[in-house]
Amino acid sequence: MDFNEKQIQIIETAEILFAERGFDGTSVRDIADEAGVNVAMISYYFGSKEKLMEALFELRVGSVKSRVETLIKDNNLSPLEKVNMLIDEHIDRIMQKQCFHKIMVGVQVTNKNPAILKAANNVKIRNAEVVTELIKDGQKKGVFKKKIDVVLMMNTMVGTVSQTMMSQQYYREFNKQQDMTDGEFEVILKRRLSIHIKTLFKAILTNEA
Amino acid sequence: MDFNEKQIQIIETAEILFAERGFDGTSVRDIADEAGVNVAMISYYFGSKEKLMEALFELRVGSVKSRVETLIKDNNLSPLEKVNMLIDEHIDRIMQKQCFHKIMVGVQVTNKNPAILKAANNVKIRNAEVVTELIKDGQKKGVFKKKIDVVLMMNTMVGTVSQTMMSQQYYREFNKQQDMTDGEFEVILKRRLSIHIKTLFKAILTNEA
DNA sequence: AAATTAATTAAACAAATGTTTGATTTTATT
DNA sequence: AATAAAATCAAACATTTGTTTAATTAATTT
Repeated sequence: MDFNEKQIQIIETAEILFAERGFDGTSVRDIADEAGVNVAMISYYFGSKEKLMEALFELRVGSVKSRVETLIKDNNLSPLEKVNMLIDEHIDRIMQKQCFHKIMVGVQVTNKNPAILKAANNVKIRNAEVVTELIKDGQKKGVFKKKIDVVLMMNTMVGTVSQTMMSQQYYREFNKQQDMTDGEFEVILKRRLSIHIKTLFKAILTNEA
Repeated sequence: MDFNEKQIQIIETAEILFAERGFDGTSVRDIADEAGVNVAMISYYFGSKEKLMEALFELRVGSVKSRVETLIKDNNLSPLEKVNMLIDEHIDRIMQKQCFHKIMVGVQVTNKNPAILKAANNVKIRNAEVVTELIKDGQKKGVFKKKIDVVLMMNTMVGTVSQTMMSQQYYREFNKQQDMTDGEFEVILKRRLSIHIKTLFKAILTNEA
């Protein structure tokens, strides 16, 4: 399914509102008003509010054939380099689509719609498989430790990024960086996050200090 | 404010429903039915649904004078031992109050009620101050590194635990531990989480491998 | 240009929402 | 035992909810 301009306009307004008010906290009239269309257009184009949410997921994760899966096969890169790229890839994706990520968190907590829950889980499972493969390769080459809990490791990456994104306002205050522009701060934040998580992963994966 | 039996009964039912359906996804009738009381009792006791939520927060974080703050002052413990206790304390608290934690996550995402948001933030700020103090002490004693990003470190702890709790079902499947009882699995999970995060913190804080 | 399809609209719909009312029962106090 | 206060209830309240209808306008096709 591909969406026309008006549909995308509606989906993207819904994305913003769902992110900051939650699915149940957002009425179809809120969305229609904000998008500048008639309320009936939502039923007309998507069938229901629930299906609008599904359309949002289709738009955001449907096409993602994950750049990660391709870069994994690059033989010029060492396992550790690949892991590091994975980390940066993840940070970029979350920071670029913050609204959608918030919605994903909401879905994970209050799991109502099974179709959406499945879509969210699929991404996770596919990701875990790719990473497991990557880890095994590193172990075979002798650069990674033998005993590694892949899920906990991934939880640390996902959890740290999520937690940091969700409370970046607080991070900014704590480090007294109010004077920066939003763009400047985001660059700094992403770099620090990247270094931080790479350090953690090195500790998990390798034997060096 | 202290609550009578019936009030606590209502609050705890609300906690469960808010956790699994979200605040806006739960109606006062849902709560009343589940708690076995008349709908009017919620307005009667709490004034409104919103204030019921505030009462829940009062019950759950109002009294917490945080065992952490006291253990910090114990001079028989090394800084690293204290950090490790902090980690276990956190894991225990989240795993014991999973429902409330889910609600906290929801509040953090869709920040509507300012009173509740403030309550949630206060816990975080107080925690960060205590930890910063603890880190400084370790640095003074020469056991911790000089440059440490306390906020990112805390985000890793909070984020990893949160992510792991939220997807423990998935963790269980991935590691093929369906045969265990819930209790057994939780013990294992907590122990692994503890070891995992302590390893990470050691890497962040100290210079050893 | 006529006919057909698509897009848009205001209004209406029933169901669900949070809250209040006013009466009744239960409990506590005098 | 009489009185006052607290607790409980079914019913009603006004909004808000997601969705549909039926009519009108715009765009496309024949």
